[in-house]
Amino acid sequence: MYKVTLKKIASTLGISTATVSKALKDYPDISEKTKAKVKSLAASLNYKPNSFAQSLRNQESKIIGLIIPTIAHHFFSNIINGVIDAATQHGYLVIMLQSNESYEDEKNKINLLLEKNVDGILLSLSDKTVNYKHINRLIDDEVPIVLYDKISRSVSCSKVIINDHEAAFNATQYLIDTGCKRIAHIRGPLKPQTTIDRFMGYKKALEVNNIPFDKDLIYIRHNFSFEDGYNISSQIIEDHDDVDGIITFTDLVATGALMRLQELGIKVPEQISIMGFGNWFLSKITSPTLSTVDQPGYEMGKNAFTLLYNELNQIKNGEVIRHEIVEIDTKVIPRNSTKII
Amino acid sequence: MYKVTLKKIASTLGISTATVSKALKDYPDISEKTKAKVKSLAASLNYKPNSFAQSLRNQESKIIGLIIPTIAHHFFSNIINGVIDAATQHGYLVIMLQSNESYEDEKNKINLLLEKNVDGILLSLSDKTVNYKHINRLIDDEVPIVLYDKISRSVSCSKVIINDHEAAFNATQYLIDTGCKRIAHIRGPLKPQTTIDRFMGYKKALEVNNIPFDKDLIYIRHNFSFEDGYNISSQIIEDHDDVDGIITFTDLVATGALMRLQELGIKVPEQISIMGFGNWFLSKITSPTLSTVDQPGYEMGKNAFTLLYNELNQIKNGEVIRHEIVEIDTKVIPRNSTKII
DNA sequence: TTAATAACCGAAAACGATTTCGGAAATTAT
DNA sequence: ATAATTTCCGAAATCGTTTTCGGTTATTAA
Repeated sequence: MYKVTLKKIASTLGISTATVSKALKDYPDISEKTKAKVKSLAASLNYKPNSFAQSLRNQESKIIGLIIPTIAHHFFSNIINGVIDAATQHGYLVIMLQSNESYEDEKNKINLLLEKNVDGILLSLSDKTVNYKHINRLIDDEVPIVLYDKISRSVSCSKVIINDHEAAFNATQYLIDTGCKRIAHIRGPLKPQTTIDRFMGYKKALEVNNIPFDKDLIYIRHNFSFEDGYNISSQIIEDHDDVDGIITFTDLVATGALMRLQELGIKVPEQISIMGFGNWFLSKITSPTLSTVDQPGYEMGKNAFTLLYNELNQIKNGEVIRHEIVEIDTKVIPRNSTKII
Repeated sequence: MYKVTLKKIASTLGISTATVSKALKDYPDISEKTKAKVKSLAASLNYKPNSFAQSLRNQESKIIGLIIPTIAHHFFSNIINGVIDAATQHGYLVIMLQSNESYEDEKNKINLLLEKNVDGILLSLSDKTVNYKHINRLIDDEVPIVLYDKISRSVSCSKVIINDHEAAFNATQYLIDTGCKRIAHIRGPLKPQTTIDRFMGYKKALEVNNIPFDKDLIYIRHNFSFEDGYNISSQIIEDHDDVDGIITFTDLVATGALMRLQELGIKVPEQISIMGFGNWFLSKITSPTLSTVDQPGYEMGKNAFTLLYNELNQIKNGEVIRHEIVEIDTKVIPRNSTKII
């Protein structure tokens, strides 16, 4: 199998590579006749420009990097989907990497991407990332980066987030509206902005409804797992016999709690209501089905790419890079793990 | 931000780029002294070789392509994980693309990958792919490709599969062992080898146990969806009031069936046993939990990359490419949607 | 002291595609 | 007929790295 190059086409046609290149790209200073000749030969030879040469010359790879904390989660699968769809539509390919919620991995994966000269990076911060030097270096070096989902307020770049505060507020309000008065909150790690905002939204809802905030009702979990919810829920009812509602920071944890409570003979939602977060597929098939907050991953992925794409274009046009923050709306999805209004 | 190149290092050190390049790669004909000088300067300048130039020169991208039918499925998420882990371990990055179970998409995505000069491709055939010219062209052109999960017998390349026939046989046998005598099979599309093999395994198990095969008990579904299982299951019990077991080709369909049957007041497993396929996460949280067949996606992904890696090395060493077929073992996971032995 | 060997470095040619700039040929204007 | 434009094409430089093949020095052997 012989590689078809401009040189080959040029020599069989008895013209120069410059002409071939220009003919293929419809330069105005090439006659229609030669253009036709070149194009037909190129087509019949199935010519494909060598992307390395192009990238080397044009200083762009048309590849972006996507770093995901954990792939095997419904929400992130949707993010991936959205990113890939949007990227291919605009002629970009995406390299995927996993940070495994590790700061070291995050740094290393960014470096791998940089070494491959990707045009930009889409990143969701790991839970353990506490300093942002590696991110700020990117920004200083004018490598376009957009943060999605797990972001940090102290980094100045484009971001795609959901209205975590409002989402948690509405979810908590929903529990209150359906009669809950002692609502426990299983929250995520302290650092990520998402879990902070969700906690604040929860707190705000209590406040607005004149329900006293009780810090003993806050349970912190560091993983996203089913087991986490399973184990902590028995703890909760042991600590408080008057809890009548639980709001978690992710459906997986909610599902674990749901299952455990039922094993313990507690009726959901009659005795305790459960509110998830994420609207993962599994929330539709638990029994009872899980009330939750829809978190549109596909939309987020799409938007994240679009922001990156905009920055890419700004750079190409020599404009100053404008950072943009997109906030995606969410909504409460009432199902059967909460009472009827 | 200025790009650090070999040339820059060379000129500040007053030596040639050739020497710099060789020093960095520990060539024996460069003195330790200059090596030290070069390396320390390179480090302090944070030199990163330009990957385009390297690829152009070395004719390899250290990038592979991974084509997935649908990302947002538990099984494929695991595949992705396995591939990415194995790839990064060996210094490869992976570009991900989705075929959406469409033949056209599959062809186009392969072309995108080829245009980016990936070193090899990992592919799971779409259900609608019926001719393999596009695959055979790759093989003729010596582009390493390995098929995983959904393969075709009529393509000659490396493959990673599970023992579908055996898996379905064992799953069916398990139903029989637990007392089922009229077992319906919700199977997938006719084309993919996996669904054929699973069907054959089912049939074989009946035969071995002297249970007459009844083609009316075979239901074909073309999607993998929850809704498919939900809808077809009521059809099944309408057609046959004596069915006491259902074996599906994927957990999602099984879950749909499970939910529907219970809505109809049918006791699972007392009246009808249900056997899934895949051991997706959701099979652990249905009620009752779903008996299924474990399909180790992570292992498959890892193996797929390894096979590709081997071929890559064979090419580098000028050896003939040896196609290899790896079959991964599965096992039945008994849970509560089937009766106790 | 001269000859043979070893140690060290650099010039230059790839790898393919792109684009600027200038020049030859063809066309039009005078 | 000559002069002024157009039209069309190609030489050559670039992008950054790699590697072969010589060619200088410095070292050792004779």
